[in-house]
Amino acid sequence: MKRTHTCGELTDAHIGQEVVLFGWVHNRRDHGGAVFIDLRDREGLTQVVFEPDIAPEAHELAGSLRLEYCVGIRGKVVSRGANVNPKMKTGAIEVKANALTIFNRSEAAPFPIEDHIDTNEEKRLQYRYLDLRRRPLQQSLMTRSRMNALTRAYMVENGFLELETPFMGKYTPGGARNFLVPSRLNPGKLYALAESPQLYKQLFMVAGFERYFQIVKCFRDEDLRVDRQPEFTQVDVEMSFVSQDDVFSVIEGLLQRLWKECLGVDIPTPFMRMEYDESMAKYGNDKPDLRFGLEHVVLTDLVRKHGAAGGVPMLWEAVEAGGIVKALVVPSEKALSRAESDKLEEIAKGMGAKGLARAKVGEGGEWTQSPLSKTISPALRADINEAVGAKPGDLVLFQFGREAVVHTVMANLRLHLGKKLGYIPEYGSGGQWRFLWVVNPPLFEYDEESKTWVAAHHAFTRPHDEDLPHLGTDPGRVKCYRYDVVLNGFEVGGGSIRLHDPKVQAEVFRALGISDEDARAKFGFLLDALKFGAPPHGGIALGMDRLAFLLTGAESLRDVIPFPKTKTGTDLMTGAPGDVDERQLRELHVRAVPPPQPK
RNA sequence: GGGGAGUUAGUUCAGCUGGUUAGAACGCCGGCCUGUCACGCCGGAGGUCAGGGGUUCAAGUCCCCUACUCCUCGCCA
Repeated sequence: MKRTHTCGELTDAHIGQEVVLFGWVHNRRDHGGAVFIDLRDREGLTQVVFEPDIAPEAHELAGSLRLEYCVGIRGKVVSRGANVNPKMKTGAIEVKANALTIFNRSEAAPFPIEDHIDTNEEKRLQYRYLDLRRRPLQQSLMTRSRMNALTRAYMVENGFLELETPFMGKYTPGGARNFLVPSRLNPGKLYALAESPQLYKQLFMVAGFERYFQIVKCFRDEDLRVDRQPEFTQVDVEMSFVSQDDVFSVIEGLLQRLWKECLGVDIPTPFMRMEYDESMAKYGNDKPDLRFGLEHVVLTDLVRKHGAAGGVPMLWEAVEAGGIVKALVVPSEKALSRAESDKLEEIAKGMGAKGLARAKVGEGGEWTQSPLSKTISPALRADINEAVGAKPGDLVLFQFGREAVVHTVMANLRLHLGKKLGYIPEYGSGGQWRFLWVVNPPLFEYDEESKTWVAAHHAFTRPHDEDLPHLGTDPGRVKCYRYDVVLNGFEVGGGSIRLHDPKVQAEVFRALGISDEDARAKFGFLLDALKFGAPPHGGIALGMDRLAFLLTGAESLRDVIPFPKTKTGTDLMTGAPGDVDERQLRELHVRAVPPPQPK
């Protein structure tokens, strides 16, 4: 038997043809007389019918078929007449079988191979090859394959070279924790798995390749999230002689192409741009979900203006201590029950908040149900009402205190409310694709622990020229050419224009408190490279897993990765990471030190 | 590293204030059935209640520890 068609393509145009299909038994309905089989391959489902008077041997054998048997059938495509199944793409026809070959029988699967199942993920990951038989996962991975092909085509069309970089490199400090690989040939030395090809791609620019891209795995040994895996795929891009706008238009063109070809959706370009500071103020993070409002309002200055006279020591003291005050409004038409609003407080506390001050706005702008309402001065209350645009019946939520905590709590409250209040449209309902660039973040962040300024992203990002004078005096003021592309609340990519001027580079290191010797020891090869006529350059990396996750509407990043790891970085199918024997460790000059046994 | 949820037939779950032999649906096995497509009907098998310890006359149920999974904060230039 030689396969002639797939299970997804037969229509009434094929009626009368003799066909051969290979696939898996997706469902069976045995009437004793007629036996119906839904045959499945990656392209779809086709109903096959075995009848005793057509092919007695095949019919007899068909009686022994069970779910997930791998089989081949030969037969004639016939119309289903009055029995058309409108739910099936191939529902107009069926194949009347005259021959059946069983390639392989199957044990009963540990969970049903159906589009929608409730089986817990642990079980599904253990039998990943069976989970991957399910149509939603097959389609996600087929879409992902298409995204890869489209990306390569687009990049090559635009003059980019696909160049490879090593996974095993030298550990460089900063950034994510690296996975380390011991070297057998170099006792006691270790490679670091690349957390990204960052330094190599800059060296490609120094080497004069001008436009580089790569669809490449990256490795980061950090705690995992629903949108984070220890190994993940980036579309890595670097360009010479470009401005930020040049990078943006290349990436916008790529994303536009992907959405058009994979979903038939036209996404408008250029994307909206938002200042980093604005994003933090209105949304509490640098990856705002713009599909709904519920924006934060910063009240810090207002509270400071009223000072102690505002009547609310909590707020005033928070501001005095260098903190901030933020509010967001739950509109009256989405009124929360007392229990729901208490639940919000629980959520806020879970994220480090001390509490969640609330105020219900009355007809005359007065506040009720609030610890703030008793002592607040009418003037401050009126100013706040005006600033947040509160209407009677609205509920105003407040956070105040340390900036980082307030932003985190408020950002998560906003997202929680967005979902809870139904502001986020379902995937497939026409959807909304709110792409934007978040631009001009600060170059440095103050690290409370070490009491020093640290690079907010990496130490090779180009500062704004007009901020250069502040490098030595007020590092927090220095903004840089760093940008993130954000979609619906997910950072799907980020990059920067790089520093190519060794003089400015030296100033940045100085501001970071990195000595010349340190810099040399850590990044010597890059610093050397920049001295040999390095071109101005910049680039970006897109998170391919996240793009596929968002584009396909998957529930989890794990659904667009064929063999994902669990939350704790284990592979439940293979058992990785696993033990190796003593001899292997000796060869690597490595000794395992087991953690202390709990008592 | 912190906080939270969960773990009972192959699967999804129920199992109340502790009380005889732990149930249901689907799946599986056997039988019947020629137009089903969530096929139908009859019968059957299937459980270390995650693991360990404790309280109790008695534990799936209460307490403690451990493991694993998920969510979340920190972390992720």
